[in-house]
Amino acid sequence: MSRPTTAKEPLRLAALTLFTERGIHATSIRDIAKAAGVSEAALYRHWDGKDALVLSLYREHLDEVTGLLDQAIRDQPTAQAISAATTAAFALYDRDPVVFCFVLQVQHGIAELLPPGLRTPHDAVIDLVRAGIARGETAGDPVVLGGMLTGLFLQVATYVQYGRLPGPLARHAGTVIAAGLRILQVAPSAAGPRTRSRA
Amino acid sequence: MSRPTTAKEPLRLAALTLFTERGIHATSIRDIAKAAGVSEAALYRHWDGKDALVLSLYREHLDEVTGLLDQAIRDQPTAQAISAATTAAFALYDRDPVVFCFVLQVQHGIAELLPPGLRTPHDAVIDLVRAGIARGETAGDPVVLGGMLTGLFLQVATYVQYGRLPGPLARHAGTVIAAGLRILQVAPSAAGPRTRSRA
Amino acid sequence: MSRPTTAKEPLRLAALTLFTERGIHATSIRDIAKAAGVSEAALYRHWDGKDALVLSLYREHLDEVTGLLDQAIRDQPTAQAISAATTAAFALYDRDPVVFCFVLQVQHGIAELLPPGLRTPHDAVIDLVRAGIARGETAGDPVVLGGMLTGLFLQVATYVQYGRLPGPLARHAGTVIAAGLRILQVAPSAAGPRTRSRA
Amino acid sequence: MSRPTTAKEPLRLAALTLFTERGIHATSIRDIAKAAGVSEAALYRHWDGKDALVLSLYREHLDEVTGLLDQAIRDQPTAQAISAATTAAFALYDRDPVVFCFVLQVQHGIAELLPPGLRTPHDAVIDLVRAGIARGETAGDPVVLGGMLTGLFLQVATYVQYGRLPGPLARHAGTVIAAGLRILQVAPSAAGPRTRSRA
DNA sequence: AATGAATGAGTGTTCATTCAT
DNA sequence: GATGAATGAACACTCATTCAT
Repeated sequence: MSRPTTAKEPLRLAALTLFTERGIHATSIRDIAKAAGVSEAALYRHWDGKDALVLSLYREHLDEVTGLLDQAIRDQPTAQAISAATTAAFALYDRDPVVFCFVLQVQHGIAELLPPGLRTPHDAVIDLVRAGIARGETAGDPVVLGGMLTGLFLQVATYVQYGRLPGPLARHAGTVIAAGLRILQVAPSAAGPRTRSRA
Repeated sequence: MSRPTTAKEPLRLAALTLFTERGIHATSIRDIAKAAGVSEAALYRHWDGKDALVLSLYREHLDEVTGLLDQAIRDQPTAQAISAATTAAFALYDRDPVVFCFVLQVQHGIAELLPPGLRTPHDAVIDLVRAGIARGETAGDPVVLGGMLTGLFLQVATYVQYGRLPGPLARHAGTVIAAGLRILQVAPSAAGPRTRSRA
Repeated sequence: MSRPTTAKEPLRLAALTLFTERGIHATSIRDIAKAAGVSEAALYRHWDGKDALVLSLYREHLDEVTGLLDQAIRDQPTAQAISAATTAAFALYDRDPVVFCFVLQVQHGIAELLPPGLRTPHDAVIDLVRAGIARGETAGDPVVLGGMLTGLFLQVATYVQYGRLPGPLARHAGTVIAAGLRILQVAPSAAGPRTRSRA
Repeated sequence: MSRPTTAKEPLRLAALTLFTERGIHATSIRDIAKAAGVSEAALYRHWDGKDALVLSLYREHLDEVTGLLDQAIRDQPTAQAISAATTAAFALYDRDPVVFCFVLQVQHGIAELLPPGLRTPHDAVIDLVRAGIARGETAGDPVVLGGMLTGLFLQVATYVQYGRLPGPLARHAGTVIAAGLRILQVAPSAAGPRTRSRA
């Protein structure tokens, strides 16, 4: 309880930041340990090695982000779901860009560590589209449509990250939501989330 | 003409492939030389080192892709420009996915090697939108709109690459073009590829 | 006391010996590690790299030799100072020729690593002459005179090292001291080692 | 005769300079070729390799310097011989410091290339002393006395080289000669070389 | 729980040298 | 006579990992 602080939390934080900033392969155990202010060997007390650390960080935050989206989407008509999901994702970026980027941007060397079939934010968005199709609110290939929706807000986030667009990301939410609705050809909801404009 | 059999071309090809497959940091000089079937030292006859190799490959193909887009877009009304650019980019992917991925997917460790202000495919797409705005065909922030267009087809390409969607990428061109037009709220061109309004 | 058997001391000893025997540039990390019986990587736990190792060894022993001379010389009349300094330096050679040679023989590639203005045995000898001049015991340019004194015993040491002269070096101390006194034109000290006026 | 310039002379000059400036081990074939403005392979047209180049340069200039000294010394009484040898050696330094340093300063990695018994400037000076002893002009161990004489002017030359003393070296010739005479306890010659003051 | 020391495998790079042209 | 291309061995150094303390 009140025992001396362990090295685990500083290591986790340092690793997440460095993996996102420099990439996984370009970040060494030494870098992480130095940033965390502990010894290199300390890492092995808490994880089996670098791969295990990457994997545990990734799964942990993947679940966090996926859950966030699922909750925003759940049982909403398509228009509100898109609106809520974009708002939630953009808020996450503005609050914790490191987690957002770590989970959502392609990182070489992660794919081979992950178990196949793991549910990701991509699946959440695709399911959103599938539900819309099932309800007759939109039509088309759910994977293509979902990919386009995801691409929409990922690219805008990337532009904010690299300074092409001014932050915070939330400022662009309205534009991205409107574009998403046009892609799926669903009418905007009359009010905010919770009221449905169609179906 | 074909006199001196040199190691340069095999090295270039091997490097491009491995950089794309595994990422730059995860690809060693050893890997590249082995894949090219030449000695490691041979690389240094043709480039100053790994960084120089990465940079030269990147700039070379960046110019190629940017030029491809610029040419597809040039002096076309927005609807045709979007259609032509998407078609050209998707054709490039189907013909040479390695070049497409190497140039278009974010790679940690490349940004710091590039000279600032270098013109990229992103700029080409943003200029497409700017021209449309100038002609009164669409309206909005050109960077946001351009980013969304880019995100649209990058994400679909990524899904094809990772097997979420079946290839060839060209099969999805119509859907992506239609979505792009709706994002910019421009009517499909009469002469362009026949696209359906519902994906 | 003798708890952790560390690689540092073996590495230091091996490096000193090899640097002196073969020269700095001709001695590789591999050579040093092999001679010390440890891994190459162990070196980097104790020094930042080869340059840092060279520099630390050099400064350490430079200070040792310079201090030895300064102590022999301190507050003595010129004749006794020359006698004591020569005796001390030659005793050092006979006891630890590696240190003597490493510090006193010109080694390409060391100069640029050293901070300028570092006090060396050369400065100690020159100061000896300066003091003698100040006391009116001798006259001339102290740097020229000091250089000649230093050259005297360095060259004799080199001849012993390369086998032109039989060792131990101490056997030649009397001759070298007598020559030094004649160079400075000071009379032999009554109390100093009994030296003969003809070599 | 009037054929295109060969690469041999530029290579010889560049090698001599770089070997002296940086040391033999720190000078690569590439360095030499670049400084000479020719290809690296050109060197192998004229010498068997780096070792052969070092050896040929060394022997060549060794003979030159040794001959210079032998000629200055030949058949002169000791006082004049010392005077002439010092004057000649110092003039060589002022005219061509690179040759002087290359031949006279200890260079790790040269010793093992040389055939044993090769006559060097050291032998010339020792022979000078031997002749003086044979003529009854001085007494002592000729190797010790010769070494001291050599050390005398080598160290002064080194101080000029490293900036401890102002050049040209010839300016210090008088002082060094006088010191040499005192070491051997021979009276200065009344006039310049050619008249003998003693014996 | 935490660390300093140690290491074998691997990093990017340079070496002296060879050879077809 | 000269060179650009090529190479195997070696270079200084970093990697993720282990282990005694």
